[in-house]
Amino acid sequence: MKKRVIQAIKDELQREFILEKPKDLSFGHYATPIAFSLAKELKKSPMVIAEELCKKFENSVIFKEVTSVKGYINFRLSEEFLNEYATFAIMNEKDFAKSNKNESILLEYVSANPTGPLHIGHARGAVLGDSLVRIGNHLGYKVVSEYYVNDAGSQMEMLGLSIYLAGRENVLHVDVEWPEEFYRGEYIVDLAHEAKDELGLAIFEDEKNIEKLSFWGKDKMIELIKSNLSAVGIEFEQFVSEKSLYNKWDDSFDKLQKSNKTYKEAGKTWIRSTDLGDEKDRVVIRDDGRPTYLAGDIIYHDNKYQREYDHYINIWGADHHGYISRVKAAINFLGYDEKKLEVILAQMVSLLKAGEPYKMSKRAGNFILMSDVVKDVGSDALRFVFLSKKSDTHLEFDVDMFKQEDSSNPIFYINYAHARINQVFNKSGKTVEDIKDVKLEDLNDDAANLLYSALLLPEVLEDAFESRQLQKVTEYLKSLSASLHKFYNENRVVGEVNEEKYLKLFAMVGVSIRLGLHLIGIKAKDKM
RNA sequence: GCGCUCGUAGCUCAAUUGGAUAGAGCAACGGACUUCGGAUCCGUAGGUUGUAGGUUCGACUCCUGUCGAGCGCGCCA
Repeated sequence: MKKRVIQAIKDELQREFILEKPKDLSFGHYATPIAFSLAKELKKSPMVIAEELCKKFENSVIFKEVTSVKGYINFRLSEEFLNEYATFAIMNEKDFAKSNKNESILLEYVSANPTGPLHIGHARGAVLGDSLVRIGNHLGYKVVSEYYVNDAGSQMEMLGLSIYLAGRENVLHVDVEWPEEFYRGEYIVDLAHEAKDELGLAIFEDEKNIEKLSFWGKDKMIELIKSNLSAVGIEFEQFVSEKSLYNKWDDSFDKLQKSNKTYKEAGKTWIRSTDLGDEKDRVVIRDDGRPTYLAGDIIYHDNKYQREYDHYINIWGADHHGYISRVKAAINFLGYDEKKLEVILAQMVSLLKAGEPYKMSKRAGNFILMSDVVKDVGSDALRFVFLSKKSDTHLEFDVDMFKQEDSSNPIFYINYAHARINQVFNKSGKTVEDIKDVKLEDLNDDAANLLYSALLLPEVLEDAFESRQLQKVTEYLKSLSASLHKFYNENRVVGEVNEEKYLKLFAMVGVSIRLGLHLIGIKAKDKM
């Protein structure tokens, strides 16, 4: 819809302009402040310019009315135009709001270490990433989701050791001492019992088995993480193992060296990341010859870029923000365009329960499992609330609030609007097929505004996706639902003169609510 | 100390990315049930956008200072 409006205006004005939505719908559907920027150039007042420009649209097909107010030019769409869009959307729900963005995107997210279950802090990035995948693909981008599995390094050893110790303590009932940095928490004890069943009791009797336990535990943890994710409707297309990449280190290192941005000092190999704004140069090979963690990320991003996507997105926890500049520097040194990589930071989440703050440490046993919250409040509410806030703001909420089934729970409010639409159709005894050809014309202001709101979904999705700010989608769904509830309270439908028109209007609202929810991973309810 | 992110109604958050009178929900108070579901709707109240400057036709948005909060500052991952 917006595209055709832009084209129509461009045809007349013959120049670039900003198109926005007026604060108040009574001004019109779209507006442009172009007269302000032309004022200097033409040495005339914005109001005069706006008046003149309005005249150009007198014979427009898609605009019913073009007016100037205080220098703004306001456009009102014609009913034929809006009706045409609504009819298409109702009859082709799956194709509504589709677009043809021809860009491939590799989206890496979650990538939590396979050393334990996902906790609530992971949920934010997970929900954001998955929704970006859904919306992006609907808009025609080719978005591929990927999980980077950190299955190398000392943490794997630590996992093996932790299971081993837990087994000695809880299965063999031997006294053990727990070093501070070991993984604790019940899942480790559960794992130890499982290991006993699958691998036999003897596994805990010899320290030589620790490595075996670590491999075994890693696979178990990946399974666990996958099931945590699937409980909120998330599935990854690809998993990439860090460990499996290390045999490519020589290739990546060769590329790095060609950049002349590496040097040796004190027996270590460094990259000159300060040349690209990093705080300090970084070691990539230790003096004992072992590559650092950064080396793993260098190989991984080399690997990503070799797969030749148009764009790369990483969603990281905000505590990794200091890492961005060194990775970008490395990508540049590998000979790639680091600007193709975009890092989205998901800020910390603080959970409250009865005013009591939870601390989210993975090592202490004191973290909140994502699966517990899902069990408690449901996937839909979790997804909706996490998407409702900009990802870069600190989010705080009380778990108890999710449990309420009234308008304080937005997902409930939206579902209710959707269910109402369904209910009205049931009462009328009519189907979508019966009303699809009705013309939406001579509508009162409330109906016309509701129709227009429902047709905004495509541009909301595009805007939200392109700015990576999915709270725009949840805001939109809340506001569309509010409009529906308001309209419902003020206008009767069944048995009235306008019944068929309003049914079609409701059907359109239903399409946008249903599709909007679907694209953030929530299934709309037909009945409460 | 340095860096990143943030600061908007009592609380949780929006604000078309520099545009028209800064908006929702919760909490408070007052209204609407001969009803297509009142799980809803309407109204009242609540603001010097942390603070001081600057940039311009125009600033919550951009720049500088300052105060406050969170995070980061291994050759851990």
